[in-house]
Amino acid sequence: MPCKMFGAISMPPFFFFWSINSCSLCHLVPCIRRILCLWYLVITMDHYQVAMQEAEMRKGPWLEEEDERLIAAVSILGERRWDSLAKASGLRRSGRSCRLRWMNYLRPNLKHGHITEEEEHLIVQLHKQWGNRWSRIARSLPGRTDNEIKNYWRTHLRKKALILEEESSASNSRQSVTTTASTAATTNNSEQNSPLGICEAFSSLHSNNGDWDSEKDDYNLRTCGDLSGEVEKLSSLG
DNA sequence: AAAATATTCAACCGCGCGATG
DNA sequence: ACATCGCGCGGTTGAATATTT
Repeated sequence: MPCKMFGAISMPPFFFFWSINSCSLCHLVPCIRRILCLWYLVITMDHYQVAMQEAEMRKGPWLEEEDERLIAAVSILGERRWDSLAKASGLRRSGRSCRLRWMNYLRPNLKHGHITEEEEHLIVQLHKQWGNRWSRIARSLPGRTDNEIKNYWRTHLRKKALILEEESSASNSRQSVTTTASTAATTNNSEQNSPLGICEAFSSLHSNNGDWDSEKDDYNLRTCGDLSGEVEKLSSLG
């Protein structure tokens, strides 16, 4: 039996069960043969149905009708058990596909507009603080999804960050030539790598510097507060 | 105007983790 | 203790769109 079609279980051919007729277990043969053949048919039909369902699964962009159906399903069944929800709703989509569509597009209170400058500032700050932990960053931006922030970072901000990095490394190399002491260079590096240093550098590229300065201080305080909290937690753990 | 190239972003995929049986 | 399931996360893809040549 072709494994590709019927999943992981490799089945012997139907003929194998049918041919049991001529084996030495004579008095049991008719009964056993019937049971095995029946079992075979049930199992293969089950696998066949699963394979056909998977083959019929829809992928790609969602239609309006699918969205409406998903919204209705979630309103009845709630935001959980996505596989069951996908089946119950009659959508030819996987559970994870339904979840993704709901979380990133259909969920209420989502913002669908452009990322504002304030949001952009926050993303830069939080990315510096937490790195590529998009879901965590997204929790600080109400109405925005991790996917949206991730995409925005990759398309808009990563380039700026790279430019910043290049500029800072260039300025570092210039400074290391002019200053003789190596300690001076390390001081500068630590400044560049600190969240505040990056924010300052980013703000120099940004057109709206007025707002940025006030947020910068706020961010500095917030960051220190967060870190001190982490330190407290760690020290309490021993 | 058309082809080539770059950009955007919704959606998919693989992986890991926790809950459950 | 182990297998399975459901879910969330981050990385990647690819179609649609915009821009450049």
